Amino acid sequence: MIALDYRDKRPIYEQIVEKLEKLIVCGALESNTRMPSVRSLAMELSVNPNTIQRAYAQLEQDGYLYTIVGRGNYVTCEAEWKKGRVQTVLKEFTEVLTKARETRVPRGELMALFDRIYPEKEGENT
Amino acid sequence: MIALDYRDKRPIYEQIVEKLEKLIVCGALESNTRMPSVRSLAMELSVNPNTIQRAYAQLEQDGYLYTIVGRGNYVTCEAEWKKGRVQTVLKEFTEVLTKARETRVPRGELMALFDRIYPEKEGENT
DNA sequence: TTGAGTGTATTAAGAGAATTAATACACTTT
DNA sequence: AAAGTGTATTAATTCTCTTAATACACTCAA
Repeated sequence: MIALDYRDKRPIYEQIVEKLEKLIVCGALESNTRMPSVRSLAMELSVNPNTIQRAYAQLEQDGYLYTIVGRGNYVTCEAEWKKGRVQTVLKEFTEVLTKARETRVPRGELMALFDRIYPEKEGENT
Repeated sequence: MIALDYRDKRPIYEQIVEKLEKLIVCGALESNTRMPSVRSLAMELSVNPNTIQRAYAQLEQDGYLYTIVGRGNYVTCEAEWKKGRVQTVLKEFTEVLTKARETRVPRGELMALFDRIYPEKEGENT
């Protein structure tokens, strides 16, 4: 299902989270698909079950999985995890904007950046 | 000049950076004021000189201090450190906005947040 | 009901980065 | 030249993060 890179400095669970997230986002793992069990994936990757558990917990936190105790982990429906992604970004956006206001950054400078990065196109959805 | 809190989990140098930054931002330490020497402040706080050195280096990095080797550390002029603060925020703003675009967050949602947090007032400077 | 499967919680060991310290060097001024 | 200043290097230490070991709790099917 996935392969680990031991030259990678980052922790194992983080690599797993990243790869599974990609699989979900790109559609390779469809909604309500059952994920491999904590133990089986741990076996497959030659890793401690807790490491997988941690990765799954993170993915659940991020809205990509849901858990049924005693049964397994499942992929959240697409609309839901997409909503989660948007909300995460909106929260970050709010924080930066608040900080900008406190720093008295002129509104115009922000507007200029906004228009440059997010150009307004004709006939675009909301 | 400042006091340390040993119950605080954060590293000492970070506490020092934060407190000195506040003193500069609030105007208690004026532009071109000479800071205490690395050794004297270390003595005063019963801390290793390298710890102070590190704090000063950070403050220099952030644009609050400038150094003259053999002479001492001095507070940057106000216009300059203010400019640094603004640029830091603008960079963060750019990053979040780029991420938002990648996530396909609708432009309208960002605009709405923007207008709410940064209300446009009549007769305001740029 | 029991056994094999599942996720969960707790505790501890290990590794590695971050922090701080010790010490020597280089520059400026008097 | 001496006393004060910042700087660089190296090492010891602390501490968080990561991973592992192990026991517990729930679900389902035989």
